[in-house]
Amino acid sequence: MSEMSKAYEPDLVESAIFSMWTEAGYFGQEVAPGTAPFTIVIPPPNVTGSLHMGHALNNTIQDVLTRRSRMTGRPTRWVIGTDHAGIATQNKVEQKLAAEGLSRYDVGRERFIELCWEWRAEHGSTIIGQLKAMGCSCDFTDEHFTMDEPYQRAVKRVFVELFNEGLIYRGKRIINWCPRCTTALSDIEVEHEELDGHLWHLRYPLKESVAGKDHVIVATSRPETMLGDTCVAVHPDDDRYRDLIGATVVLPLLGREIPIVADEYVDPSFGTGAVKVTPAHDPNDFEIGERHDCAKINVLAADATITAEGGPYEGLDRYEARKRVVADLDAAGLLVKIDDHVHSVGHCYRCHTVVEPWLSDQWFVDMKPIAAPAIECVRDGRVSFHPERWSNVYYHWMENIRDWCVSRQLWWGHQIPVFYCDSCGEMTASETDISVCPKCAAAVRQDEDVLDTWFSSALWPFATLGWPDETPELDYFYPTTVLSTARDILFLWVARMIMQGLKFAGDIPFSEVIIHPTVFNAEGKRMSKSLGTGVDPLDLMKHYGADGMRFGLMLQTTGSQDIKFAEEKLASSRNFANKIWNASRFVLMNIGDEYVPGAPKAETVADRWIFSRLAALAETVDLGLDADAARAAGTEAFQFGEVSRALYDFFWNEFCDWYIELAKGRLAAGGETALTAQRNLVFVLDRALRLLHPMMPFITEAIWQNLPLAAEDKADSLMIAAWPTGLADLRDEDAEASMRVLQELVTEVRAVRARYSLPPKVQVSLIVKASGSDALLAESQRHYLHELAGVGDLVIDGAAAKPAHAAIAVAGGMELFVPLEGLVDFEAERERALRDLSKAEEELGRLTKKLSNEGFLAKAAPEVIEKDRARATELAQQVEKLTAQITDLAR
RNA sequence: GGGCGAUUAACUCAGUGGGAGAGUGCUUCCUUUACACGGAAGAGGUCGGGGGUUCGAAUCCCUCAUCGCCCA
Repeated sequence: MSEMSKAYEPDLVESAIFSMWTEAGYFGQEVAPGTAPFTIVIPPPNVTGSLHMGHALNNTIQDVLTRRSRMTGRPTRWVIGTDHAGIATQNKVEQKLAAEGLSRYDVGRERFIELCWEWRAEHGSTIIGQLKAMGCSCDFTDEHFTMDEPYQRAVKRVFVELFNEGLIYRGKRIINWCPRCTTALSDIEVEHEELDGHLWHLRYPLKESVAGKDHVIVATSRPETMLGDTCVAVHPDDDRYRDLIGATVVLPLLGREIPIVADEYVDPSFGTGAVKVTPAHDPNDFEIGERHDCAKINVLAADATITAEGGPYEGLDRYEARKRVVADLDAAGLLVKIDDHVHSVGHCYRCHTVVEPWLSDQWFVDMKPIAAPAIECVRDGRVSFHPERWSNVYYHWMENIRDWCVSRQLWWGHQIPVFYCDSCGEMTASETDISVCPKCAAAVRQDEDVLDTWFSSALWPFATLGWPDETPELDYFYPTTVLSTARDILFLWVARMIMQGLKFAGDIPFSEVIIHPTVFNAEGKRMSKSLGTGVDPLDLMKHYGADGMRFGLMLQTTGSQDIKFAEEKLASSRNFANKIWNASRFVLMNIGDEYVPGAPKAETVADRWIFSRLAALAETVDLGLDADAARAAGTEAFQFGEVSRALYDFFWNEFCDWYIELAKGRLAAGGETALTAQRNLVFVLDRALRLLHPMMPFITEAIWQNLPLAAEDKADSLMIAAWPTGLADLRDEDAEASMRVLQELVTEVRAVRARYSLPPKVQVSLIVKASGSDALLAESQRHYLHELAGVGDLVIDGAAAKPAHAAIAVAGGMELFVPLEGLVDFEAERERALRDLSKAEEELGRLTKKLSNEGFLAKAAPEVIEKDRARATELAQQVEKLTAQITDLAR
């Protein structure tokens, strides 16, 4: 494999490898009875969308889990598809029409829906292609869409069953209205934002004076709504207004006579303590209006202009109307004052237009009965959130759940399957389209609204598996295993999937819910394509490779709820990929054509050490990626940051920095020695590539294809090769301890070399003053010191004396002398030794104090005390030796 | 108003009861046939403030401050 390029070039390998996987058909998964499957359904990306950083992170997480599971041999399926995204898609098509000077009304509903399908056919697979570029191993052979015909049947079935059970109802309520999208929104589709506004104090004259008062002053943040006022409310216990209750106010500008009512809702400390009540334009006012039987006058049209109810203001936009109303009140002397006021304003989550609370006929789902079992399945542990704290957020929302407005005034979506008979007034919900009334046989018309997109995507975990049909896929793959998503759709989606899954598929939709961190930009602000504050994952992949981007994201995925995106992590991941590439290149270059694959053999301390470290790595990776393993061990599951760091540290700091360096001499020795070294290198590299594969699928596959493996380790592709197991027996504490001593010895000698700027080729002599086990250990590492620290002559002697001109160091309990005739700067050596001495003395002092503390000795764990004693003994030796050396240098 | 999260090296972050860590950046040296997307050696931190629990606190508890998110 000497033809491997000197640096890893992702673009040369990624697409070829992805094609290879696709052609081999590794992504699909058939029903395999008898074995428990691992299933993930992708949170369906919006069909109008393109990949953003949230997707990149979330889909890396899902792919890591999917790939690992597949390698363990478990039947694994990652279900893929997109969401029809009612508002977003409709917006896209309307924009296209607008470019031709048309509106949807010009083309009509039927044609408009055709155009939506055309748009989807043309643009709807953008994000699927981007997932492929990332290396996602979804089952692309089985793509779903929330408007597919079978999916439509599922949606109708759910609606009709809920309707027939009385859990769906139609009513005139205050809902959130987006005047730009001209549709209702549910409560959680509204984003609240604190904005600087004003509080206008308005004088409302009384029809007749009461107790010497001829007016009441109300305070409002939305003066234009006064056109729809139908009463004024005060608190019943408010002494300021008690005598006005029951009086009549003449509404300014319109002259309507409205009553003053007493209502507990009013907060006497806010504003003037008297509030204008507009039942058609505020949910709280609606409640007050209901209690006092006030009229509900709708002064806003669907496009947020004033209706005929607004008299002279008819046709004005809501903000223009505000200006005019305020100006007219001022002119009439009825504007008392204007205070600054910060208030919370709702915005449409799709287009960010300010929404209007608006009275209209809508469909609602009665959530409380459905919510109860969904709360229970989290309480009893059938569904777990990761991190666990999100379950509290879930409980809080579910326990205070409100009815869900599911009708949308759109054309693109699942049209509500309710049919009205204008003849007898019957309302029929039907899964199949009907044209005549089942009661009176007159013609019926279907409700014109469509359902909230989230209503249909809540069915995703079972509708994608064939529900309502009883398919083998549904039986086998449901409930799914893991759902990974961002926290902002916990309510929009996760909670509703749990509710619908329990109600209609008869079981939880998934057992593990991963709420991953939100990716913010480097300034900690939300990324936004429109504001240009986003980072494009496709650009990142160009710079760092798909693996570099994936690994860089995994490094940043910790338990924290936010990620301030650090591009440096991607750069270091790209470098890591290059390191993997070159280490592998080294291994492959050092394997001759005559190499015979064979079992690894722990021949040296280094072998035992790297095998032990590999075993430790495998354990960390398993605990971090396998929820069942983590649960059994009592550790937190889904530790992507920890797993990626462990992989990085093992491969770079242990395998490359030490093991490969230590192997070089053995490779050069030839014969059996070299063969064993080769087999061990191949073994460790192979297992490391397997462990790395879920996070870095492309580079690991590219290298692994070239590894000369024994038959039992071979496979057509790394993505279906066996996940490493049974490594735990390779743990070896003795080897790890020996290696630590070696590393310290080498580091100390290198430090001497650095201090005197000795060129790499110049060998140094080393005298190690050590006896007993220390001496044996040093002796056994003779050739390592030669290879790693450039040590030529090595003397190990318990009675060695320091030569006159020597650099000095202390490693563990050993004293080191490096004779450097004519080179040694005695003063520099002394200064350094003094520095080391003061550090050692300081630490020793702290330990001595600790070890003479009665409380510590009585209460601390024995192994902690033992460890501290051992450390104190070592430090005492160091202090002694450094002191002697300093004295010596002073002579 | 209620809840959650964050505050550790210049920057981005790990570490969640017993010797303060990583990546990037910085300093010095090195182009030695795996890798300069590299190697070696270094410098750099009263772990946001205060109080408490404990033999022992970055870690647990209380409190304050600052920032962010969610809910009302």
